[in-house]
Amino acid sequence: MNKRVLLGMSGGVDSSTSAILLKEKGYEVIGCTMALHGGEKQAIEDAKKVCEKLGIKHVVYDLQKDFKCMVIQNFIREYTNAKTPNPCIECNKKIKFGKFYEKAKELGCDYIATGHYAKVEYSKKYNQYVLKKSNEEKKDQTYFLYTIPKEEISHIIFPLQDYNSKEEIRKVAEKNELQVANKKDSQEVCFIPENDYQKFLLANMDKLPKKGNIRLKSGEVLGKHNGLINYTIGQRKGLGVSYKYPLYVLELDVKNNEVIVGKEEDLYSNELFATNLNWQVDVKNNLECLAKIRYRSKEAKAKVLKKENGVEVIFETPQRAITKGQSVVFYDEDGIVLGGGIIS
RNA sequence: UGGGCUGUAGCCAAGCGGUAAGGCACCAGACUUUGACUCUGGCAUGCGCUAGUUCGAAUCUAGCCAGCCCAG
Repeated sequence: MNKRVLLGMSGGVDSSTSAILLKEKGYEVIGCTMALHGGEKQAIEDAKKVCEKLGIKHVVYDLQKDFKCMVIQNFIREYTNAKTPNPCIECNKKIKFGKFYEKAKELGCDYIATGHYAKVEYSKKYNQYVLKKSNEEKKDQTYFLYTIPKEEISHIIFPLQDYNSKEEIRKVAEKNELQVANKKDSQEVCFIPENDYQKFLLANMDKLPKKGNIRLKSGEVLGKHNGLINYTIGQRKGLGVSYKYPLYVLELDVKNNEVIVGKEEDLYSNELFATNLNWQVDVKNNLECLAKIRYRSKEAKAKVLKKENGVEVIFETPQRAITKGQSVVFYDEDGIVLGGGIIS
């Protein structure tokens, strides 16, 4: 009997093409669109059409409650604590590779699949299945996937993993006459309307953020801020204060409700502490690896020292704007994901 | 009141007789499955006001206005 796969379908090019590829390989595919924030009408419709065309089953999985309490509330809580969360990390952890995986087991599936740009491989080096960076380096999404439990990896298929570029994938979609072939890439936080996260936070927070000072390290007050939630480390735009040189947010002082700003060069630091760790392979203490501190930044050589409630990461060269709430992800020299955690 | 200094975009600021640098802020795009960062483009027919000198004035001259400082 064919192996059964539950494929997460967003109605976009990537997941739709994944459906084709899985089917071609002979899997029994069930397409599944998750309802997360209530704005998926189009997504469901598009995914359904693709499934009809391919002759595979499609289901809608309503996870709105879970999404709200696991992802959105976490997002709000983090901002309230002057952190800068990455909701996609949380969503992948709790929803896409959490709830969704459970659903797959419930439906008797052997695997789950998604349209992520990442690879699953059996590694001889580690004697286990591992996550590895995509050939399409620009689109690689392994950064978002470090929270996947080690045991789950062998049950995951990323059908796009053999392709080298998004263009190739679009071509496959075109060849199969999928309507979504030229759909625009998705971006920004899915559950926030108009991409205005400040507005979203204001509408969803219990208490209003308090105004406070914007000041230089030296103490000189330059202006007022409208609440710490509107700022993040390394931010330059929207400060509303002018100075001789560009000012960047260096620190959010929760205790005094102040935004500390300064020169760009003061953003660099070569160490951080991370908690909420997940390791996808067993690593030794005092690990030397490549660490990535945000989705769009290059990984950098670092040493990872295990501590009681987290890890200390020391970089060979200083990193710019290390931000609490973002994740640090560790890779080996082959691009295999070792693990990661949240910067605290 | 006398003496001195200053007045260039929302802010800071260059220019010192040849036709308004730059930075900050702001706006618009690009990039982007987070927030940022970054990149590209836009942003003073006008230099406190009014006269004058000059082929030509933000630049020189005079008067006025405003602000700051020192003296009384």
